[in-house]
Amino acid sequence: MKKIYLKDIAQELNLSKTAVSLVLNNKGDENKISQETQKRILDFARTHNYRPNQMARGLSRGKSEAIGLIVPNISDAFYANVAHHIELRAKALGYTVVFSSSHEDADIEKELIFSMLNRQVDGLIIASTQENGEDILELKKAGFPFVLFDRHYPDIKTHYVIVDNRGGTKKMTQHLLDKGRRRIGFISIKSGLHAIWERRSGYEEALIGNGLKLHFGLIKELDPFGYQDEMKSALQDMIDDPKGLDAIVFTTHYLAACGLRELKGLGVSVPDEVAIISFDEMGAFDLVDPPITASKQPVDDIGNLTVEILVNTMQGKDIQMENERILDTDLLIRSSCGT
Amino acid sequence: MKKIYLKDIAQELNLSKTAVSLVLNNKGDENKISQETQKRILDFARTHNYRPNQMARGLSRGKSEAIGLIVPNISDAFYANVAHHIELRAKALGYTVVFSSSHEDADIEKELIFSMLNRQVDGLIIASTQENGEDILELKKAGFPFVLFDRHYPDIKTHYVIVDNRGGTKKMTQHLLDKGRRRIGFISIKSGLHAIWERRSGYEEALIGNGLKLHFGLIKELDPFGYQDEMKSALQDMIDDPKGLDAIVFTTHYLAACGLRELKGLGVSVPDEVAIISFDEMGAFDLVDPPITASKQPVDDIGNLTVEILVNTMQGKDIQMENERILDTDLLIRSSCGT
DNA sequence: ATGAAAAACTAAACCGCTTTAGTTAATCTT
DNA sequence: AAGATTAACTAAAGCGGTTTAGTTTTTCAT
Repeated sequence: MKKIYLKDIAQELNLSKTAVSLVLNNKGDENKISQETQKRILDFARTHNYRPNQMARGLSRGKSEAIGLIVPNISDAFYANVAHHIELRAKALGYTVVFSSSHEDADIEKELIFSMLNRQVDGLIIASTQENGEDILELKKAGFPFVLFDRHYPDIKTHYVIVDNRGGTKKMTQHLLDKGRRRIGFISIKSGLHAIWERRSGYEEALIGNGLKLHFGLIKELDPFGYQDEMKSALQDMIDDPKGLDAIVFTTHYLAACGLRELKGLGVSVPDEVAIISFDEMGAFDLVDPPITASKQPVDDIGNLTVEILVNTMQGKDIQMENERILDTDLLIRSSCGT
Repeated sequence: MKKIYLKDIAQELNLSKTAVSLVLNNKGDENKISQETQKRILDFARTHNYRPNQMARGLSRGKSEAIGLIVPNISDAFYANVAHHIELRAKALGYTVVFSSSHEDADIEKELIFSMLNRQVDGLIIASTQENGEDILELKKAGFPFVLFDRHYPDIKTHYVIVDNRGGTKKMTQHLLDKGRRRIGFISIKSGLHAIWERRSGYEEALIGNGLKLHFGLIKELDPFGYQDEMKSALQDMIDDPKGLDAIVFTTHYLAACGLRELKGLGVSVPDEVAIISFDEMGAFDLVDPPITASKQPVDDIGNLTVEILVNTMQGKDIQMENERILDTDLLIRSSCGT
């Protein structure tokens, strides 16, 4: 089965490439190609399994029907799940997804953005390292369609879809307070991410709102890449605090998992001695001992909305207003905070 | 910052597009472009941030420096992890990855394969639905570079990277036997996948090898999409078995998670009453109550090897021999099988 | 019967880059 | 000093589509 080109169809049917191209792009009617000819072309293309070369198509039309997805790490369950929904929605709208991971490195992210532009993606979806303001700004200035998710630049007006990080964490902290916990620690990662900062704000607001004081000995920010090594001593530190510790808010699912692992290692009983709660969750958090109470992010909505906003923008329906969506998280109460 | 093209560079420097193109593709020396001219071109390109249009490049060279990845579902932790390693390795070798999920649907897979070919990917990595022999065969006949992983077609000679499903499951079953369990059930999914079939073989071989008889009441194959609904009654059935049940082999991580969830719901104590063991694992299996003993697949090796074989093939180094790799799984012993 | 409009196409330019087959001027050879 | 080499480029033809600006033929209104 030889590869067949537009030219071949034209030759075979004694028509011009133009006619064939128009018909195959559903522009036959508006260009007054006779029904009969249209049928001949369509039939021939179908039976011969014609598939246009997307590179040629992309080159001449200046678009590719592809959208680029840049995430910090595709093996992170959260991003993998969002990616899945992005893919589904994109496909439904006729787009292919090209993805790459930035590994939280702004330089790589920059490279990826441009490499995707060179591949003529029609739009970009980025969960940014958030250290890349210039490039984002440049995309914006160039009028290139893109949507941020999970992380956004507070001082750049763009389309974005995020969750209510502050509110979610506040709710989590409040939940612990409602359970009677008072010495509530906070374990996060060291990072300039606005989302992470907001989570901390939510925690602080909840404490202060309840008339408690912040105790910096109970607030730990670990290295994003070395958190596994730092977790144990961070926990030890908190446990050893003279005024005690009876709960911990973890700002990510992997921190919660790692933290629980180490707490077990230290012989701390959860939730009897220390309650834990996690921002975002993992597949098996309901099976863990104890099942971990967590704020779940609506990955499906995030994925769908992101694609929808992007496609609207690409089609010129959404350019003027910046579409800023802040979705709610859902607190799944399990038993890691006591009963 | 206006977009700059090859033509612009040529014009600006009073050179031909040819010269510029050659130099930028590192073919300056072999084409005797003077060092001085080369430097001028390189400098100009650098300072003006020239980035070639990959579509034009791809069109004229007939290749894209991209490899396509087709997996059943990118939100499955296993595929997401392999994808991550594929991406890393591919990037190191200068390739971009385009991915899509087939959702276990052979028709979608077929579509994806061709859509990727039309996008001029230079090679394909596929975790196939395995119901798509014709297309795979066609790719093979066409001499198009591709590598299968996770699932392969036993009767088609191709490059592939899989794990020792039979051996892994045999080891798992043997582990249960060593722990003194005798009434060992088996919960899998209903599917034509060779890998799944092999896992069953491994289970059966282990039992038979130990002089036990298979008991079909303890072998359940659930619907791949409806397993969550069927799990409970399948388990109930096994528990009610007149001769009893003291262990279960689950053939995937999600079955194990779901199974444990339901066992807890049924009030069955694990591992005291029923031990469980899982083929492949999830992030938090070590934290689960009880921590789940599982056969871990070497996702990093799978990803790396797949890319390496593919790239070798694309570069014509590996065509004649079919590269068939069967990797070992690693049994992570935790406490779900008792002590 | 005739000019205008409509119907049914087509030729050729173009997208931006690569690559083949030259060309021109300077340098060697003998 | 004339022909052969070599160094240093360049013109133009692709790659496989899309699209603009026509062209030819038929139909219609008057």
